[in-house]
Amino acid sequence: MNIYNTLTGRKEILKPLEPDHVRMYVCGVTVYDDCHLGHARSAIVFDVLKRYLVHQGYRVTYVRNFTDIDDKIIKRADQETRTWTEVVEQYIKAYYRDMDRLHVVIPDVEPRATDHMSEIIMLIADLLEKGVAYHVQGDVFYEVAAYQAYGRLSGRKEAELLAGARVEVDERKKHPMDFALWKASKPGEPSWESPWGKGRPGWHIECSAMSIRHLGRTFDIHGGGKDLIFPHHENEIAQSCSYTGQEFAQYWVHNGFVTIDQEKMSKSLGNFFTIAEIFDKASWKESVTAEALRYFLLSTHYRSDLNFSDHALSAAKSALDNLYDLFQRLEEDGACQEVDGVQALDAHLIKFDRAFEQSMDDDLNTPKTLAAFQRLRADVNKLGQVGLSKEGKTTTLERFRTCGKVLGLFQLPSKEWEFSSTLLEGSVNIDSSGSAGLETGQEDDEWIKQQIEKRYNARERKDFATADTIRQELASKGIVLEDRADGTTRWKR
RNA sequence: GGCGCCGUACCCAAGUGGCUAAGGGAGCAGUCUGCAAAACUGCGAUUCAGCGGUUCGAACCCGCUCGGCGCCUCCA
Repeated sequence: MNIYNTLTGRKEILKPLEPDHVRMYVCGVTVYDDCHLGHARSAIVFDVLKRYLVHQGYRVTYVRNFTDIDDKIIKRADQETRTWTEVVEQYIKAYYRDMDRLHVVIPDVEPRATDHMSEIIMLIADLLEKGVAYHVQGDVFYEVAAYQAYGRLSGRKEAELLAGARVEVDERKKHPMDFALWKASKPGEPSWESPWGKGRPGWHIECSAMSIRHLGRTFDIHGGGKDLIFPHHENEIAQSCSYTGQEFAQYWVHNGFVTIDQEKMSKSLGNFFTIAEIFDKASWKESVTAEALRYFLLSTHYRSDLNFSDHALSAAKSALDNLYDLFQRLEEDGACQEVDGVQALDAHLIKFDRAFEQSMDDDLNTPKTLAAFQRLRADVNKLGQVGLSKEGKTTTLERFRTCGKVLGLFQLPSKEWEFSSTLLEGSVNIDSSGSAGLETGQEDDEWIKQQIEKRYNARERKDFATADTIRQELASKGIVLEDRADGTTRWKR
């Protein structure tokens, strides 16, 4: 497959160092707060990348870290007068809850910074020994001037990197861009013993230590949000390459932001939605919300920013409604005669397979992949008008499910899908004997169910006047009824 | 100030030198339906922010202008 490499600024053919094995490291989260949609996007992008690589037949070792020691964590703990470890445990748990709801695959390794102190210290000691870092009063800084290629990822030249325009420069640094490898701790702060006194690691060094430990000195893919390109990833490259004397990651992959009103979603702007919040606010059940969110996030190419809104989410939901509607019809034995168009169907499936592969190979062009699914939906629907054999239906559904799985989509039992454009929704199944049943979520639901039963009985008697009155009455309350081929009535509002 | 990204129909969004500018949402009309809904069919950008240039040929390349955003500070 082709993948865009930030390091070279172009799409490149992915050639893992070991032919059948892809090793990738993705910067995870700092666990000091609930994660928001932006974090979800990053998680889902790399989730899909992993799934696709596996689909391609690669063995994939996927490492995603937790930053579990950091100024923000300490600050949070202070504010809430509890220990930093309590903060960490709470938000790791919350992170798992969110990832689980989003059906994000669990990485193969999820290292924590604090479990790698000996590696971190060893790495810093080596950098000091090599003379590319210096020790000042318990702090250790990496000397950017020592690394010739500094700036190659972000495309910044050293002369341009005149810091101080926006930050106060630590006087003890030799150069404003030098960054901390080790920070001396103040009394009362969490600390680890080191040759330079008690302290904690700087932010960048942990990722070098953990990626090298779990993936080796040079590995294939290093990913994260594009806000990490500078300085985080630039610094990782400098320190890692200084340490190993060899290339760090071959391919650097960065996802775009989630925006609100075209502005980056961020803690500091306060314009963010946490994942938990979105699940709470959505009127659909969790699995449906998760799928709508995923569809929405994948409907824009991963490198572009994408703007979140209720409208955008419900557009994604509507697109999925059409797909799940087809899935239901494919599962029903229903009215279709066995006319078939085996050849026509095969042609469509072959066309789809090619489109799927091509779009995914092209730098994970998921919007194009979704278009391919929609195209297949339309083609199959057309054939369905004529009639599809049982076998054809099964094959088609299979294809949606197996290829959809690569995107983490279309895995819900089709009966569990909720068809509604907004608000809440339910469905009442009335079988031929007229008995009805399904869960209620709303006090109104029981009444609606009764109306549907009354209407059903009226229709049995061919009393269409009464049936229509009931339909209209419900319609006036914004409730739409759909009589389905299998004799059930579905409603939505 | 430095570096970079983006501007495609009512909305979202592919396409980045050459067949009719994908796909989705919303909308309108028709087929189907006892009536509906769903599905299907048809309609919808002579045009890709604007202006110049390169080219036989540009939404795609170059330049300028306008507009939006991002990184340079913790950030997915």
